Amino acid sequence: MKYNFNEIEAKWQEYWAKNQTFKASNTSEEAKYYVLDMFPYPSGAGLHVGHPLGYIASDIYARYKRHKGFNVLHPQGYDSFGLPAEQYAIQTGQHPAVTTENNIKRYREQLDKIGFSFDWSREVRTSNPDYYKWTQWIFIQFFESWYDKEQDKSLAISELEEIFSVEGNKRVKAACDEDIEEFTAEEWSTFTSEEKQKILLKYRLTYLAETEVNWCPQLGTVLANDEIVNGVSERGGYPVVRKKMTQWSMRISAFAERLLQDLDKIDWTESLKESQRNWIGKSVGAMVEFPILSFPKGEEKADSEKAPSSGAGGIRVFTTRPDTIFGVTFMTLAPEHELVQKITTPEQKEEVDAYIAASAKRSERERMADVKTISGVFTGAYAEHPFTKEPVPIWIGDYVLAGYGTGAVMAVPCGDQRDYDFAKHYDLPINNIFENADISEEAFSGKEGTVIANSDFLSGLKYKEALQKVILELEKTGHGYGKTNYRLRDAVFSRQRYWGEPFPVYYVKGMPQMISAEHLPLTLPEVEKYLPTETGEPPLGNSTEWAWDTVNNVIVPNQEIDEETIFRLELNTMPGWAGSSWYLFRYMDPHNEETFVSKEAQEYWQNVDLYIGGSEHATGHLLYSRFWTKFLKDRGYLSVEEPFKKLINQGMILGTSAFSFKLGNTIEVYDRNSLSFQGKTGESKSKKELFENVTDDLNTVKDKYKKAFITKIDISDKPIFISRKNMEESQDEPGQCENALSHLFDEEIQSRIQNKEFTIRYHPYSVHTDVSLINDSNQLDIDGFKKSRPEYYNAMFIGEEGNFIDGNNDTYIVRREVEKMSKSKYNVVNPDDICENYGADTLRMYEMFLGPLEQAKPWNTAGITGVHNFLKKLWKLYHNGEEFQVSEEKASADSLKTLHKTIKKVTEDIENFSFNTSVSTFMICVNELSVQNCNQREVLEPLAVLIAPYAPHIAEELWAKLGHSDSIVTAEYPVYEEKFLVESTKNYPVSFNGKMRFTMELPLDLSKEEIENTVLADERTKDQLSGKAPKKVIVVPGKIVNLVI
RNA sequence: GCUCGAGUGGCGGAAUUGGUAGACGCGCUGGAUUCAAAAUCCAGUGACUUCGGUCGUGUGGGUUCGAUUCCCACCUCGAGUACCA
Repeated sequence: MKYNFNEIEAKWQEYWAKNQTFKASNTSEEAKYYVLDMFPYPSGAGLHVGHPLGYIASDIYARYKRHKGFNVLHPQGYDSFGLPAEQYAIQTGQHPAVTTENNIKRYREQLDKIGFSFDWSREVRTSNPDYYKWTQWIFIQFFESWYDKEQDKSLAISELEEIFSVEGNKRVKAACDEDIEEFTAEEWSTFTSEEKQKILLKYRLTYLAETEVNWCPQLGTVLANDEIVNGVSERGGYPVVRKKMTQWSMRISAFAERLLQDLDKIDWTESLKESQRNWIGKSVGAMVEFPILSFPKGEEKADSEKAPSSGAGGIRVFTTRPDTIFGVTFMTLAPEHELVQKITTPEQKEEVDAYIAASAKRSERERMADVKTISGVFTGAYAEHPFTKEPVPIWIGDYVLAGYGTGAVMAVPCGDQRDYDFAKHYDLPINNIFENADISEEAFSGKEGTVIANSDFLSGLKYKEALQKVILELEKTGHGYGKTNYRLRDAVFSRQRYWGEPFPVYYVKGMPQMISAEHLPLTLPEVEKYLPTETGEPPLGNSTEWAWDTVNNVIVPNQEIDEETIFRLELNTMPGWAGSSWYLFRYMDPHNEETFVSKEAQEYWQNVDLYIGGSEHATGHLLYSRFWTKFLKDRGYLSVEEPFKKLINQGMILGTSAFSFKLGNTIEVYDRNSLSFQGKTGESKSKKELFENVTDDLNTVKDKYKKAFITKIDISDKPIFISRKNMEESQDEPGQCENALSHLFDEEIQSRIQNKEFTIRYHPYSVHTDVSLINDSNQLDIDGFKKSRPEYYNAMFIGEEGNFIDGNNDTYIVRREVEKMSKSKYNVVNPDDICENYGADTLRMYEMFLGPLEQAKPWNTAGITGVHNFLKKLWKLYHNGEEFQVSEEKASADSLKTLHKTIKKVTEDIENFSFNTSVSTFMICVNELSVQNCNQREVLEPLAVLIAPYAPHIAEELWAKLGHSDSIVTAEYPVYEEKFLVESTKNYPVSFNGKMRFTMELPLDLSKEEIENTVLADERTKDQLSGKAPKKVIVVPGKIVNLVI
């Protein structure tokens, strides 16, 4: 009977859906296990073979845990708010909800075809009002909270009001805005409610503040730091500029230390923890204040001419090296620093203003790209050194960032390379304060063991001692104090977009008010256009019904706004990471209308035991999610401190893009290996030879491939990139196809493409090149092939690397590039095609077989036949020709040994997430059982269970044929028994000077001496020794024998 | 620049409390079967070789009876991060 995978898979997928096989219960006596995938954003492009990799791994683990008797929660859902659907809406006018719905449908179809054991009854969608109701609710909780640094915990804002009314704010140690003035309880009681609200806002864990944000004009929105890559937006690659705007922010910085410390408690990869550590960026040092001198000593001028001195009393700097304070020879402020205007002397004003204007014009990106150019201006002002009381000149320079620390540095050129370069460039003094350090060429940055010199009371002290002493001294004299600084900034939480969660906020006299929780969700209004309004308001400003009636608690038309009972609602929406920060908890209790997750459900499921997803979320989702979990724990809504106990990053599956070049000159060589046609003989050359022979041309082509492509491509004869089907306009990024290719063409061709004179098409790599390229006279016949199989002809050029000569003696060179799979690169392989041609079980096992889960690896459809053949072989074990047949007799010792060896290895592999090696183990097992002609139930039944997590469809089918009426999912996992593997002999490798020469089969119960004697008595040993006595004989029983000559 | 990770056949990759390097699969070669192909099955497949062997896990050293595995130095590639004071 044939292995009819299409039929089997459809049958069991239907069975699982109908019987709700994977529905998890919240009340169970069994131990729980929570396996979660990062839920996908449902893009218009659908899934490619790279997406399911992590899902397959987690699915195998979930199914394995079920066999092991765990109550497994393995849900799936959609992160369905986001930019692409909105961009598409802007371009086409289609409502994002509609496209999102369609995309989800398509995703679901694709996912179902792969046979995942998701509990779909728990599906969540972040864009669903039933879901974002709770996202809004959590936002309100943030608003109603403040952070007490003494308890290191978030508390209710009402407790803070309580404290204020009793003792004012003097003793409150809160994570809050820095510009808060002290007040007493009496003063608090005299404040108007408005003034109180204003003050409280500075303490809330989500707050409204004018902050400098990353503004992306093309996307029309602000972006968080982790949404910017290399100074451009992660999505779309548009420039980002700094801009001051009033925005909602989340006070994540309050949690910096906990987020850092708790990394030690979770089982994540070291590299991921490391990137979070870098992102949090803790540095320990001191805050030092340098008083401002209006003018240097001895240059006193009349009062009227004095530069205004700063009200703040001085320049505050943060430094990690306060021990080098005697090496300070100047100070540098960021051009944006607020003191700059106040301290600049009239003589320097013009120059300073010009510099500020110039650096403001430079985009973030330019500033980053241009690290080497040293620039700065003297302000004319001086500060006073806190210890020497010497005047220190104050400069401004754009190597100092406004956003880090205080936006000012004390420059120690002898110890910091940037200060050193700056000092050299502007001819500022460099004082050496290190013993035995050469600073003639560069700064000295040593720490441990360094001895400080020329530094008054610090001289002669080592780095660590000096550090302690100087901080003590600073605190004593009131010039500074020890301080820990974090790079982690508060997260901007507003987006000027339509397709996101609306804030449950309305404004009364400019002060934000929360809509009370019982009136949630505040649903997204309809708008005519998804673009910003003409006055520059976010898209929600286009809605004519976006006002809040505080009497009836309903949304009402804007014209009813009276600022008495009816107020304007917030126009911003929440960022993409809002919904994804807490979704793991919603799966535990997805239909609860009373709360975001019930206490019972959360306490049963706790948190995620195993989380699988991409490492690109290292500093975004994974950090925010930890932040929200800690917050909700503080406020008593959760019992766990961390969302994800163990995390695995699956590596990316890379696609292959190819470039073809047609050259005018002829290269008389082709590589038949690279064309996977078979049968006829042809000239065969190794890749190495091939590359050697065409070195010159290749180098030319590689260096100038764009040019070669442009000059040689014959566009009238159809473009090189051709497909079986027309390029579908990508829903995410229309026009993407042309854009992606445009750099390959010259202007004339580009314009012709734009005029639609040519259609550019693409082809996925997954075509089977099963047609011969060789004609009857044993010649490479590209023209003939092209005519008979145009679709394969082009696929060949896209998919295969090599050199080709056609009938006109024109040579084509095809080179591949391995890169991220993406629709815009035309290198996408669709899992549906694989399921159609080979089956889901083959796809699942092949993806696992490709290599270690965490490693990036290129996709190559060619290798899939190996796995497919393995499944056919497995099927054959249970069949005798056409008939299903298993024997009830006892299995042979060999077969039992094979089985138990497999149980042992596969179980170990699953526990270690080494899925690639377990697939080989299955192959070895089936190969051995085939040779043994094993068809006993005693072996084949446990084998079916063993493989069920990997290839669930075939396992179910075989399980049913074995006579079971219930699903294999309920079957117990086979138990490994040592007794079947006990060996009596060992095939010892016998080495001479560490080199293995031959092997000897010896009983395992021999003593060391017996082994040694037997080996020495052997003829082959005597040959090796050629009469001499060995200097030494090493015998490791059960392992090896080594003789030293 | 800094941090982390990795370098093994034609390819994807196995093997590390130090103990037979290259499991398993792809590709390739030869054979069986076939009118022919596909599919399937069998055998072979690291390099060199005077068929005795010799060399071989990025490079150069070291420790050891024995090193892909441990130590030192270097090279290359990948990922993250970047004027962080």
